[in-house]
Amino acid sequence: MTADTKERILNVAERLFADRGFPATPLRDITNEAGVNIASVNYHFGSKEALLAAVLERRLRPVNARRLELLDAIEAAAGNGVPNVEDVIRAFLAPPFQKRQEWGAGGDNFLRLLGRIHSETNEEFRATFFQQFQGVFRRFEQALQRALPHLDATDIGWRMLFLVGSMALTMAWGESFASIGPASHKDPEDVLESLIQYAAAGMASPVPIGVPVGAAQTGHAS
Amino acid sequence: MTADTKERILNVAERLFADRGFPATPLRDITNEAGVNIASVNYHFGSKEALLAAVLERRLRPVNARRLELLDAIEAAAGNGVPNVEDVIRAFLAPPFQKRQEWGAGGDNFLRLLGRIHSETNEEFRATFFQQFQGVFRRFEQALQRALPHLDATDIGWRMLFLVGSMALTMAWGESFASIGPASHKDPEDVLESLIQYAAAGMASPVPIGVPVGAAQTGHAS
DNA sequence: GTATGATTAAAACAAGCGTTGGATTCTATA
DNA sequence: TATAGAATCCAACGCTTGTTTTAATCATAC
Repeated sequence: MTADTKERILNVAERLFADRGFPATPLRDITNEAGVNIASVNYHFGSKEALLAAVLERRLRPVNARRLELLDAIEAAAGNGVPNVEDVIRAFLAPPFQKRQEWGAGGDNFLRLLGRIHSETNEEFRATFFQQFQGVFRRFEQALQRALPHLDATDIGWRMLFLVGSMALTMAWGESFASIGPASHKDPEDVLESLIQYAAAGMASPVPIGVPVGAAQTGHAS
Repeated sequence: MTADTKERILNVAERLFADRGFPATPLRDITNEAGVNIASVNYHFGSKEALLAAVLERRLRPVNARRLELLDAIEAAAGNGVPNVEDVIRAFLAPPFQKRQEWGAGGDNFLRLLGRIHSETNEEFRATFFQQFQGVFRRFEQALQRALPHLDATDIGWRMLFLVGSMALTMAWGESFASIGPASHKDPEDVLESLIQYAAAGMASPVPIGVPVGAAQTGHAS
């Protein structure tokens, strides 16, 4: 019935979009695997694009809600004081990885998909995705500005971009990187801790002072 | 003539692949814009896939060569000592951004494309791309192991993944992030310095000790 | 000028693709 | 039970796509 049909489409779409990318995943592959008719996609979702948006939204909404919930708690605890950098970063990075545990196989698919989407340079995609993301990004930017008052807003913004990059690639590749061999094996919870530690250290690092002489020479030698 | 035809195809492909992604870029768009015939792609490159490989290789080869050159110099200077973490990271991160200056508009396109490709989860893509990349990755992994002898290889590997994530998203989004407004404007050289600083701090940060109690509680509450 | 191979062009193939319109079936309600 | 709306199905549309085949043109050497 209806709820089942939609759910099946969403689940299969999530996996195939994650594995192959949106443009390279024909709707017929999705519907064949979900055991539904091709016309169901347009009936229930309106278009292939809208299906992608629905796939993303059903997971991003609780993830972002959780992020904001955690951030609210941190800010409430800090009162007029300075929120802890690592706590803020944890509030941002932890929810997708923790929700993934909750969601089972779908969670893995979602992480891979979300990791890919972050690097999407196509304007249309970006507009859709960014819309769901930018409010949260701003909130965390502001919290980090409070946590790191010596950094200017530009530096915070860029460092958040770097942080999001780490998160995205870990989402996209983390599962397969971990399965290369024993040398790269690491429990998901440990991976998350490493990521948080790494990002917090980078975020809190001193601001570079100008362009070092070494780098200038390298540039000129090219 | 031949060299001109190939060059034009490569340049247009680079840009369109960067803007829209490989699967979403029809060959006819490339050839129309390059002013050549559709059959030229198969004649000169063999297939669409091979065109992508050629687009990537012509830029990655000098980038990776430069990386290894810089790393060799750092290791030679260090002799039996410990190479400097930031220097090693700079040797890895700087070449694509510096080559981009050299290459003009094509360099920007290439960065965007390379940034996207890093998040590609499709197995076929990854195999092709990874082949061109993994030797370099290994070399830098080893250099960082020397630079940070207290870290085990697994941690180094994961931190490199985080570092590559930051680099990739900066490549993919850096140009447009910088142009959002005055609040995010930053000279490309300063962005690179910030990225290096951020990554070096994260790379050299202490290893997290187990799973903190706070995170465990958060996980259970979900 | 001629022959040969390289390169480009034109036309087509075979398949795929998202969407659509109308028909049919299903479901809930009075 | 009848009805109306929801949901699914089927067939097709109109187009796009990477690749292929053959012909035409170009470039070079003799």
